Amino acid sequence: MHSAQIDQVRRFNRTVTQRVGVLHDHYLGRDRPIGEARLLWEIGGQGEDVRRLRERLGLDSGYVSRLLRSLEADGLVTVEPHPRDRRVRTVRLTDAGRAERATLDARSDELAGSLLEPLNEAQRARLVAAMAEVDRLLTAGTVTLDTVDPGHPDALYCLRSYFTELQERFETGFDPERSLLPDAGELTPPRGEFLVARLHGEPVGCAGLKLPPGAPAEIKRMWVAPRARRLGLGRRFLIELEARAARHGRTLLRLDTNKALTAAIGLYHSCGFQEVPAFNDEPYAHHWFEKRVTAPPAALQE
Amino acid sequence: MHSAQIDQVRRFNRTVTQRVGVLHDHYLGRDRPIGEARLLWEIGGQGEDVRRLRERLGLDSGYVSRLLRSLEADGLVTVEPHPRDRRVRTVRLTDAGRAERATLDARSDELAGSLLEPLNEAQRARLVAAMAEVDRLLTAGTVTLDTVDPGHPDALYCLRSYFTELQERFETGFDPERSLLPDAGELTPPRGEFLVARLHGEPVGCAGLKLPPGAPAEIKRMWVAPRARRLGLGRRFLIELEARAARHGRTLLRLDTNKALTAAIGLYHSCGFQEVPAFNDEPYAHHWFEKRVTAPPAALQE
DNA sequence: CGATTTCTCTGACTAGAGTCAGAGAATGCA
DNA sequence: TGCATTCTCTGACTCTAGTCAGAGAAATCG
Repeated sequence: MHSAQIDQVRRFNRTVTQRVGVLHDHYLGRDRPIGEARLLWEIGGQGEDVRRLRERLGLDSGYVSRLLRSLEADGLVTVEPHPRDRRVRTVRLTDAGRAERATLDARSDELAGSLLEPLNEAQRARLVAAMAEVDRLLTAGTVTLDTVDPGHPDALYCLRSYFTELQERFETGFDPERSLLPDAGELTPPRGEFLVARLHGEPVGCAGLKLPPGAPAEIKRMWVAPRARRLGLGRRFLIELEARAARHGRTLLRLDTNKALTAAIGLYHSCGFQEVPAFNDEPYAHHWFEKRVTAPPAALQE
Repeated sequence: MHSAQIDQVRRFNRTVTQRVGVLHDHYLGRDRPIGEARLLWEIGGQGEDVRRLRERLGLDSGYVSRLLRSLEADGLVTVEPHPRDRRVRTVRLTDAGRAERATLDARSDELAGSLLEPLNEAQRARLVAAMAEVDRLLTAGTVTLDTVDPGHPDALYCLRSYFTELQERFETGFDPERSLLPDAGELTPPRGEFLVARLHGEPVGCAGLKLPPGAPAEIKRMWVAPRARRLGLGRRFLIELEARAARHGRTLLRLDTNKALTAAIGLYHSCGFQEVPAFNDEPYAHHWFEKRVTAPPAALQE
């Protein structure tokens, strides 16, 4: 990390927090404390359980309760017990609450507009593009890769999404029964590993590593949620799995894929995988890849 | 302004304020309230008058006084009367204060580093580049163009800087006496106009428009401070002056320039100026430009 | 069925970040 | 010289944004 990079990041932080901060106070902190405004926003159109609000905003239960009393006193929300579990209480916006939320929304738009407003067309386009890039990369930096059991709810969510997507994208559809998929035991230590990527705690991708004794390691079930694409997550999975395979003493890593998954095929090429003849008879595979892996020298691990 | 742009800006605001905000609290709000930290930072290595601190941070005088008492009690600053005006008090960092400021500085670096840390080399480079672009364009959006009298201190500052720069950049040096410079009266209404660009209230550029009766309008003394370059300010000056010339009923706008000012020459070309034969005998000019101007249709003025 | 846990709420506090209204000293201006 | 102004400081407040320690109701577990 160069100090010129650090300096630029600091300049960015200063400019953005100043500019956005001032406007934020001006547009959004107008007639309601921002704690209340945030809560009002999070309740959403459908209503929400108090405990989930607390969780999402990371606030103390007493504090949330007090904020809700205040919103209730202003006639913006109603709080009633949850029908199935009467300990839990559900918050719902009243019509007045919905109107208030709509003005908050409009103010957010105004705030955004006021950043673009002084610029000409070309500058606006460049600013928005650069913001998208910053947004993407900062988000990418918060995605965590965790080893989990393939039976974990987050893993199951990813696998189900993965299968659904394969069914939609494969010309022939996809039937898990017909595929040479590993059973769960093959993706838990010592026979393998399973990784889940999470963004703000929500699962947004998975990848499995098979470590069959006496055979090359193999990547299975790699998937990235649509909303987490373009964050370099596929590449991160591959690098992580390569390192793990190497740590288990494997020198060859393999995978197979379907011709419909063009982005994945591009990724494999760009990550140094070589296309090779079929090494299995997976019915849904059209391409087979392999890569020699070695434990990276310590200096590059960082 | 498209709603897709607005949405992207809002997403950016959310991501950045969250990510940077959390880290900000973690790194900088550690052992000192951020009000004190900001003040400590603004005092700087040289010491500073209380009134200027107040001005720069936009704080209440009572509040600043209390913050200073607190910093003083911690042995971080000393406050003593200004030698020439004993109403004013000057704050100076003690050695302990300087040390504290250095740790704040280090923490800012850490904060910046922690944004880059989870990314790989290529991603870091892209993030930093995108941040620089956002920084530049947000800054550009806060630059104001104001009509001022050429005798105003900000105007004089710009003109002096302009002449100094010409002296350095012209092969032959530059002597204002030899040049066909307009006198100040030619740049005040009704014979002309003079604009100063300001960033956070500080002058960062100027441009003059001569409106000689019965002759084409002419641009003179256009200058942008080094720290405000690459913000599209030159183009903004030209557009603004074109509009003003048109509003005064002129249809032709002229200017001359020196061959050393290559960036300016590029700008004139790209803004639609055509190079023409010399229309004056300004000794320092090598290129002469003109452009037909018309009042822009209302739809484009926005 | 009783003990434990979960969920929400209330009351009592705290710290930070300011605001506002003078008071007192020094300086500037007519 | 005297009056107004400038500058800083103090005291007395306010509002946000929390935290912490229970209490009471409902649900769950063994």
